Amino acid sequence: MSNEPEIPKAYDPSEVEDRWYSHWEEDGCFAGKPSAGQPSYSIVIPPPNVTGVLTMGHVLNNTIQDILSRRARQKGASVMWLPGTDHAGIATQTKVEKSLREEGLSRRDLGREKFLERAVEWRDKHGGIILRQLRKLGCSCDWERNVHTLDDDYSRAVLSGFVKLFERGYVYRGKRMVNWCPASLTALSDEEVIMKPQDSTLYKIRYQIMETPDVYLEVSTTRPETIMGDVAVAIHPDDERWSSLKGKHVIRPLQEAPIPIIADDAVEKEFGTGMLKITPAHDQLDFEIGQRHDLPIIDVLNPDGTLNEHAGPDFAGMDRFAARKATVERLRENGSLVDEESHSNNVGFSERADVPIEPRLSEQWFLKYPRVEEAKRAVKEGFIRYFPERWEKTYLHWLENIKDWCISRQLWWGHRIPVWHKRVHLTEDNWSNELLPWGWDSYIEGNWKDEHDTTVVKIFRVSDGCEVDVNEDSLMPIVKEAEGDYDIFYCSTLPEDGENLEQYGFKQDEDVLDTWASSWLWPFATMGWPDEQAMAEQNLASFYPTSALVTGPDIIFFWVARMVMAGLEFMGEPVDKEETLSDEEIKRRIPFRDVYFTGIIRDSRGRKMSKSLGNSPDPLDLIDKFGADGLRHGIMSIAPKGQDIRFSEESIEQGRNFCNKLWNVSRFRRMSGEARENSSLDAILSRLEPEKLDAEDHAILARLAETLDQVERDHQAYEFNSVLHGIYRFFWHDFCDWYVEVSKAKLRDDSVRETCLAVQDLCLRQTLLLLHPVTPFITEELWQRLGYSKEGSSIQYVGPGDGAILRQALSEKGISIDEEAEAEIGALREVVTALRALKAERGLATNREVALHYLAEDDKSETLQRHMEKLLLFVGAASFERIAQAPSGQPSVVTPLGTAFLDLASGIDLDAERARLDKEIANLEKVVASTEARLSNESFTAKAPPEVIEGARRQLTETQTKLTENRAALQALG
RNA sequence: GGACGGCUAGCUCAGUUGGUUAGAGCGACUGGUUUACACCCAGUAGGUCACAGGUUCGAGUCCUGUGCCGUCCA
Repeated sequence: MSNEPEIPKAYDPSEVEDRWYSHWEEDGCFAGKPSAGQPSYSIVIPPPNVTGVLTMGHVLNNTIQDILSRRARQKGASVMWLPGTDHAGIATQTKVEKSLREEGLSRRDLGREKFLERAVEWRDKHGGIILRQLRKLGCSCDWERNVHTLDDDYSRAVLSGFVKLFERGYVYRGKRMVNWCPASLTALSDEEVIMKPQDSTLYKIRYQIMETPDVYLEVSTTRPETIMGDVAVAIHPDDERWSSLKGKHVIRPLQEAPIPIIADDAVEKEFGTGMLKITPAHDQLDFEIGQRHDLPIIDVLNPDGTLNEHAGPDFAGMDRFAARKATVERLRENGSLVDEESHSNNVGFSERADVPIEPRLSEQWFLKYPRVEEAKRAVKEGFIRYFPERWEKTYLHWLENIKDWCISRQLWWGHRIPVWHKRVHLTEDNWSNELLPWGWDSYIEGNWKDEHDTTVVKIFRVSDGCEVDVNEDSLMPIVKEAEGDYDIFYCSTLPEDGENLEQYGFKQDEDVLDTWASSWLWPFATMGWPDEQAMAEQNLASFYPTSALVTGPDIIFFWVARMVMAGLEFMGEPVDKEETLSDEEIKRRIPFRDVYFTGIIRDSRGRKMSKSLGNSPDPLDLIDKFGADGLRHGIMSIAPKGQDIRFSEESIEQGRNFCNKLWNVSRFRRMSGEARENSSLDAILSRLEPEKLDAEDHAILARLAETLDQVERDHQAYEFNSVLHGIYRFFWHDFCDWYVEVSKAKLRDDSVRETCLAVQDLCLRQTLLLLHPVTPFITEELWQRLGYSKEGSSIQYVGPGDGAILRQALSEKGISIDEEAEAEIGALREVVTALRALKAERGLATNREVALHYLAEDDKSETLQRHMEKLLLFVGAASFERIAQAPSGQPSVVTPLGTAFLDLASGIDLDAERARLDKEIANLEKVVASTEARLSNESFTAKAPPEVIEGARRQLTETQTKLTENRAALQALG
């Protein structure tokens, strides 16, 4: 391929990208296989929804993961990037139910089994699109390892995790207030509820006091539709009104009935009238107050948010919002409505369905989080590092205030909770009949555990809810002591066990687990856990803990924190709940070492991207238009660390332009001559003749070494936009704009031609290597075309190295970079710029040859003379000669290498020239004055560090020189 | 109400432990088909570093307060 001379003029990504991706995949380049002596580098993908499609957020997130993976691969690590998808319980079930509704069916019509068949069908039809899209983007995932949370192996891990937690006492079932979504008809965790400020109405309602019928109390509420569920009115015990109301009752104004007046500290004296209606079924605080005062619970809502029979015949069946209006109307009619005022309050909304949630009392499964203290410690001690660091606070704050996690969902799409239950009445006479046929005795012997499957039985006394210790020698003595009702929970990862039990009247729990309660196991359940053999086959020992996690800060609680706790609890030998893990143990168990939080991609106006706004571009369209490399480069160049990102198509366009530039300079290289021996760094360096290297060569080598270092530093710090800026500056400004231009003359000179080509080959090679993680396709294509590849091998396994490596390799060839060269060439470039400006400001075309003169000290003049040929070429001058005295009437410019004059016969706008010089002189005078003032300030010279003072002195001298020169130039204008 | 970000050129953003005359890209404007690239080249203009105090020889940078925008938690 390297001898193919023709390179097309414009880069066409569409042809290149698909070709290389299939090539890589066929070659197994992305397979994560550890090998001896090779460090491991691993990432698990934050699994997208299986039926989702690629968004700009995914593009950002996965490009970063790919950059990390590819950079590690280049450095010689054995890299494993594990892809996969989650089943997205609520979202997917909602979509399937919607499609059923179009056929006039509901899931209940179908029944659980048939519904799940439909859901699987639906998933298989619509699922996996995103995985194909990630390939388009160039992601180097190990596709052989692709995992879906409902795969058999993964499901087994999820159930196993549940059983272990159940066994260890972290899981419990309880009747609690939960967040109920009336649209999805399921409980939600606190994290799935979003508080939104609402413009509500605060209604003031009067309640008649039963004992003194002509006296009324006034109570404020935003939810009059729950009045029928009121069981008391509460007042603060310090409130002076309380003593007179003690022991009295009020008449509930709807569904009229007397209810007590109570006192409770939780009442806010200042809010509203200082009196609170207590509706334990529909408010968390009311529920707690109700518990304290032993109040009854009247639930007036159906699960779907309509009112039920307890609300009375007039309201039953009505939607909660319609009922609000209707109850207000009724209260107005019966004279109970005293006042209404607008009121702003926070209302919880369901994250998925975007409807107000209802606090609802229901029986759910809860998880006490394991290893909370160690999870904090892991981050505090830096075992897990956050980028940017500040998210640590958010993480720690959440862990400080952690509450038990409601993990059951009233859905069918997901992992069904592996618990079977039966309530039995045990007596001395029947206990052996009831229990022994199921083999509890053998359970007690401990025979029900094998390597991967655990079965746990827990028995609770119904009367007091206490757990009966079934690990005693026998159940019998316990039963003897206390005959009565017992709840038996049988928890197992073996569905066949459950099927057996069902013959004896056990019933499996109807609910499934929260999707996050499956994905929190992702970093290890994707690698064979808990099956020892599978873990060995999938190299968990090498790839866990994973190296980095890339995700959004919006799921710190949902996912990041929970993964940490799961890792700490499950990875390693079980540790008693009360015991704490050692630091060494924490380091071994954590799921990842670095967490990089991306920003949120917003549109050019700063709004979040959303389907409804129609402001989110389809990444696939962008790939068609600009290439995957262009998209990746564009998005990375505008991604500041941890800050939101304003998206604009222009930045992607720039990414494409960058690729085109790279393409074209490579094209120029091939047009300058056949590829030489390029197949290794050493081979290229061997082509350099040390004595042929001039200041230009040294300067570009110095810049290359600096750039290699800077890029390495920025990668360490996850500063990706800085990585790109560094490469851009070197490649575009130093290499293309300057060195390549300088090369054009050298290439015509046979004595230095080969050395110059070698320097170009070196610079291009390292640039391709630095860019490869960001733009993998074009760099691989050029790697091959320019002959950098050894026998067709991929660029993927070659690292760019750092400055020290380059310098070492150079020194082995007898070359040490001349550090002065960079400054010399820098000054020269300034001269060129100044002279070009001198011409351009007078409307002279770049290529129009002019006569120039200069005034300079000997050493500066020597420098100019050394570079004279290219100076004339670059500036577009016929001559640039030294003179002894400033000529009069000529426009001039002061440069680091002297003052230059433009010789023009006529047509000079003298006034404009004077104005320009006046402005410059004034500016310089200001600088001189302030520098002099600083240097004459004794406290400055006494306190400032010597190098700062030295700098100031140097600045003063330089500025004074410039000032003198400018004044002379002004004088010379006459 | 609490916490965390942000506020620097028309736009998007850099600016490291305080230390030369505050930078880049895009956009604007001017000029250019010089044998890689018009997806390009050359050049120019453009900033009271949100505001007010303070610390310091010296503040975009540190401290205090205020304002506006955003996010998270209650």
